[in-house]
This record gives sequence, structure tokens and C-alpha cells, in this order.
Amino acid sequence: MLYLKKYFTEGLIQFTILLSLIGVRLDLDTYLNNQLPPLREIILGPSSAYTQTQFHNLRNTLDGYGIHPKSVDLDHFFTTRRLLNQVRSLDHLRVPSTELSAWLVHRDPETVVSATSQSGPSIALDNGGSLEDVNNSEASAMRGAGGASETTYSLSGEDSLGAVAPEDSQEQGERESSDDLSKELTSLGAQTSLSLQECLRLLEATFPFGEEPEFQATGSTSQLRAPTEETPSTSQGIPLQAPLSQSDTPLDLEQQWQDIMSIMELQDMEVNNTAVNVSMNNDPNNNNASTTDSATIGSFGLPRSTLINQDVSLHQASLPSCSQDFPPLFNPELDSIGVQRPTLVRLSSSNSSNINSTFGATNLTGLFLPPPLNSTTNLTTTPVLPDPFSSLLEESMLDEISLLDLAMEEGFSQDQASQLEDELDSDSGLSLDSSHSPASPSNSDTSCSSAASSSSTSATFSEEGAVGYSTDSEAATAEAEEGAVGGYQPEYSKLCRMGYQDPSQFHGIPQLESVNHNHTYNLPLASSYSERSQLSTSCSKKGRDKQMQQTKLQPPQDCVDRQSSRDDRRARAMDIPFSNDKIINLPVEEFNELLAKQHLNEDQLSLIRDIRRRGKNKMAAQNCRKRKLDTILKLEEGVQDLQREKAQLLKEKMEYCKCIRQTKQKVQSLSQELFAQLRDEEGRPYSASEYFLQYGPDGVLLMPLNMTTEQSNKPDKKQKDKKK
DNA sequence: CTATATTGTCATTCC
DNA sequence: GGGGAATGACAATAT
Repeated sequence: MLYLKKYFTEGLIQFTILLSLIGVRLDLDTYLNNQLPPLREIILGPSSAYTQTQFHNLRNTLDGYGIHPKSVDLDHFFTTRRLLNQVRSLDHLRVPSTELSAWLVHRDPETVVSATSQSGPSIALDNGGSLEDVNNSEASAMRGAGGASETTYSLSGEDSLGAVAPEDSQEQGERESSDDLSKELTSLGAQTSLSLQECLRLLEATFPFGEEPEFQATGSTSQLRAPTEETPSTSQGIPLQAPLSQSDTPLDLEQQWQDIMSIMELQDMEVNNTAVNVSMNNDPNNNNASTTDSATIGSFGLPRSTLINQDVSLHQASLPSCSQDFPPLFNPELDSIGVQRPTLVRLSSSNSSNINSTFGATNLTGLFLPPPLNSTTNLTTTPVLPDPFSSLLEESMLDEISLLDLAMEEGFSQDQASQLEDELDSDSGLSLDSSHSPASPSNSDTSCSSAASSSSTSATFSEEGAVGYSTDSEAATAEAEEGAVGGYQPEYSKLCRMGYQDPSQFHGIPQLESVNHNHTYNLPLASSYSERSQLSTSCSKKGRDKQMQQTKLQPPQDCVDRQSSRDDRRARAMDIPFSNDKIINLPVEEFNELLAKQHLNEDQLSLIRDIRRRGKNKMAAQNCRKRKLDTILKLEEGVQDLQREKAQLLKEKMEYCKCIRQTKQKVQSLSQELFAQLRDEEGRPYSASEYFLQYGPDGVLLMPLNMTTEQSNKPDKKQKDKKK
């Protein structure tokens, strides 16, 4: 019960204070179970002298309101809170549930120059518009590919896909029975249903193995080979990259999270099928009947040897690129350092085996990942990200991240990392003392030792923290040398020792050991039951230092008087027969016995009680001040941990954004290529002004443009087919 | 001598 | 109700 009491009254409350300061949601159980040093210390409370924390006293630490103005720079707190709010803002990166990873490409045929057409055709993104940037080039490409002036793409996520899915049982049966794209196209008429695998097939056909689709290079779409005459010409030389990089800045991050979540969820749904089917379809020659149907890829005029296995879904194709783009995210080393990661990453990581096996066999990763993007594995070493990314985040953010990476992953020493982080902190206005800031949050020991080794401010703090706590070995030794018989170890002494022996406290700090305080009272460690003379004690104890130097010319009695406290003098004046040490530190029973043995008058008894009260209160005040400082230190430590976490989250955010953009880009290109290659029964390309592609769980549907999403539940069974 | 930091003390509250 | 811890506030002292 005592433990629980302490736990809840002190540990949890302090922990809650810290969390409330930062607004970051943490799994308390996890930290408790893992016994992470900093949090454990916070939760379990300090093991030093101050073990009893009253709830009402904690108000003083809430949000730093109660920080003593003399003890802490309040600006630190405000700055800290500001930074913590920034960290809190990262919390908004929660990945929403399934949403649309779809976008709608719409371009007005007649008014190419009107409305949004100043820079060309526009793409209306149905979900956040993060791909607006792709608009110009994409629409232009579509325009050329479709041979029409109006093109609408709609890639709908799985939420809307169910509604879009054709109701016709015949279609369903066909779709289930065969992955053949052309077959579906033929049977569905105007509504073209393509499996995502076929999309991949298309893409693969467009980008044969060994060739890296260069989406980001200017004129990258020139590689988007199309069987028709007009398609290559129109798609060639249209840079997809330039618009991307221009409009990435207003990127909606939440939208991107939604997108990637959608992708991952889809991947999660399909990954099992993929894993099963890949083994069957790895062999390019393993073409089942559906693959070899009339209107299959072969009908695209593409070499069969370049076919991707049909069961690889588009989403599955996207994920490997993510995983390959972000090795750190799936790097077990990151787990080892306790980096918390969004759940979605863990989920995807759990599927990584399937993914890797799948795409390792089909080399889809390489297919989808242009070399420069793959090279982002070395993001940690390059301060500046590739072009489209550089505009996404502030340069300072990049610097921060890269610096952090250097510190975290490049084998920097903790001191170096701490220096880096301090530099990072400095520009944010938070001047956390490096001496107090461990490079590793979970390594307070190191921080303490390193702090003791370097900074002058640490010395300042150490002296502060050591105020009234000269219970270290040196002090004891000094007292022993003075002839003090340390037979009595009062509670205070033990508690203080505990406090400093706590690894999380200030052990090993040289400054602490060298502090020689001018304590008026004989502190417990220095005290003893010996009836040593107060004069000799106080004079010898305190006069041998600077103070002794200052008063060296004075007679011994002056020295004693100067060094004695008022209560000492009062005690001498009142002829108190025992030392103040006894008065203060004796247990109450022994103290009462002592008083009973002596025949003291009321004035003497009153003085003794006052001495005891003041002495105890003095120690309590010292403990209180130390506790206050310790709380501040812990809060600073927490701030640094959060800053570190913030940098890590920013890094992950950047990587996710990059993955999302790449995925969208690939889907966009794929859709563009697919639409360009669709042909009606007469071999003519579909007009982009009349049709658009809609992605569903069962494939890709070629929808009439005038159909709304709701109407798509009963789509026209317009003939769909691929030419050739 | 002044400003600041440190330390002691008191009052109060709570356990 | 007493003892004592905790702590804000203030005073005394040191630097």
C-alpha cells in the first residue's frame, strides 16, 4: 500500500504533469513495463531524501507555475511550452482510417485557358488535393493520351469502392474467374473493370524489368511507352516533376496520412492473396488462361516476358517502395532505440515479409522506385532531400533532422549528439543546459557524468543542488578528520545519501563533492553524539576554507562566533547542556528523554524546542529546494526527450510524405497509361471527356464521365475493351 | 555600495 | 493533538 500510495501521489502525478505539459500521449503501461529509466524515475519518484510529496504541493510544478523565480529561468519554461505545443501538433499526424487514395483529374475541354487553366489543365483532387501539382503535366499527358480535350480520372479508395462495384452478377463472376483485363473490358461494356494487378501489369509492361521509370526526371513520361501513335508523342517530354515540387509546400499532411493509410489497409487486405499468388505467377512464363486471353497484355503490344504477375495489386506494388524508401522505419535498430512509431508502420512492418518476398521475386521494387528515390535510404547523410521534398519542409527542419540523424545513426558520441541537439535547441529559443541534457534520454547516468565533466553551468547547478546536502563522502571524511565521531546516522543523513546515490541524481558529479557549504547547523552527517565542543566543531569545520581565510586573522572565538548560527549563540548564551545537533536530530523519544534528564527552565526548553524546530525546518527547506531543482531538471530532461522525439517524428513524417507522393505519382502515371491504352470495340481510344477510370476493390472501372459516384453503383454496361 | 545568490526562518498546510 | 515534512514568503547573509 505504501508503494501504491507513493506511486499514485508522486510518481503518477509527476508523470502526469510532464505529460500534460507536453500533450503527448504515451502508453503508461509500456513505460512501466519497460522500466525506461527516465520515466521510471519519474513514476517511481525520487528515491532521495524527499520521498513524500503532497498532492497539493504539486501545484507548484504544474506547467512550471510554481517554479521559484530565483531557481529557474522562467523563459525556459515558456519557450519549453511553446516547443511542447509544437510537439503536440505532431500528434495530429494520426492516421485516419480508410480513406480515398483517389484523385480526380478533370480538365475542361473547351476552356483550357479559363478558370484554373492559366497554367494549363487542372486536376481536381477529391481528397485533399495533394496531387494538384501533378495536374498540369498529368492532364496534358492525358489529353494527349486520350486524344481528347477532357479527361477525368477518379481513383477511389476502398470506402467508395464497394458502392462502385458493379452489381451485375455476371460481371462479378467474370471478374472472379479471370484477371484478364480485356475480358472484363469486353464484358462490362462502357464500365471497364480492371484489377489492380492488371494495372501493375500495365505498368510493368510500360517499364520493363531492369528499367527504372524515371518519374521525376524531366521528360520522364517519355518512357511511358504506349502502343498507339499519339500517346507517346503526347506524353513525351511532359515533366511530371516540376509541378510536383512546386506545389508540395501546401501539402496536406493529414491527407497524406489518410492516403498512405488507405494504401496500407488495402495492401493489408490483399497481401495474403498476393503472397499466395506470387509463387504461382512469379514465372513470367506461367501464364494461365486468363492471362493469355485475347485482350491481355499481349494486346497492348507489350512483350510477354515483361509481364508482371497478375495478382500483384497496385497497392502491394506501392508498399515495397515505401519500405524500401524508408529502411529506418522498418529497421529493427530503430526499435532498439525505443523510437515510437505509428501503429500503421508496425502493421506494415508485420507484412513486410510478404511484401519483400513478393516483390523480391518480381523486382517490382526496382520497377517502381527510381534510383534517386531509392537512394533516400541515405537520407540521414544528406541534409537536403531530393528536390520535391525539399519544398515540403522547412530547411531548418531538414537540418534538424539530418543533424539528429547524424547524431543518432552515424555513430556520433553522445556528447556530440548532445551538442547537436543543443544547437538545435538554441534556435528554438530553448536554452537547455547541455550539462543537464543527456544525449540519450534513457541514459541519465551518462548525462550526469558527462555533465560533471564539462559545463560550468553544471557546476552552478550542482552547487545549487548540493545546497544543504553535503552528505557526500568527502564531507564525511572531512568530519572524520575533524575528529567527529560519526556514530549516529540520522534519518536525514541516510535520506540525503540515498538521494545522491541514486544514479539518476547527481552522483559522481565532482562539483558536488567539492562543495563545502556554510551550514550553520551541524548537519546530521557531520553531527555526532560526541560531546564535541561546538566551538571546535564550527570553527574547525568551516574555518578551514575560504571563510577561514577571510577570518584567519581573527581570534578563534571570533571565528566560532562568526561561523556559529544564531541558535548556536543562543544555545551557548542559555547554557544549553547539549549540542544543537542533538537537539535537532535526535528522535523525538530520545529528545524528550534528554530534556527530562536535564533540569531546564522554561526559557531553555523553549529555546531548545525552537532550535529543534528551526533546525528541522532548515533541513526541510534544503530538501525542498533541492527537490524543486530536481523537478526542474527532470522537466528539462523530459523536454529534451520530447524534442528528440519530435525530430524523429518529423523525420518519419517526411519519409511518409515522400512515400505517399511517390505512390500517388505512380498511380497517376499508371492510370494515365492505362487510360491511354484503352480502346473501344472500334479500336478508338476513349475520350477523356466522356470516361474516366475509377478504381475499386475489384479492379478499375471505366466510367462514363457524367456518372456520379452514387450512380456508379449501377454503371452503364458500356462496352469496354482494349484495342488490339 | 549595490545587485544577486544563497541560506535561514517563519507561517501555513498537510500527513 | 502533536510531530514533522513540505513549501511559499521573507529576512539575513554571502558573494
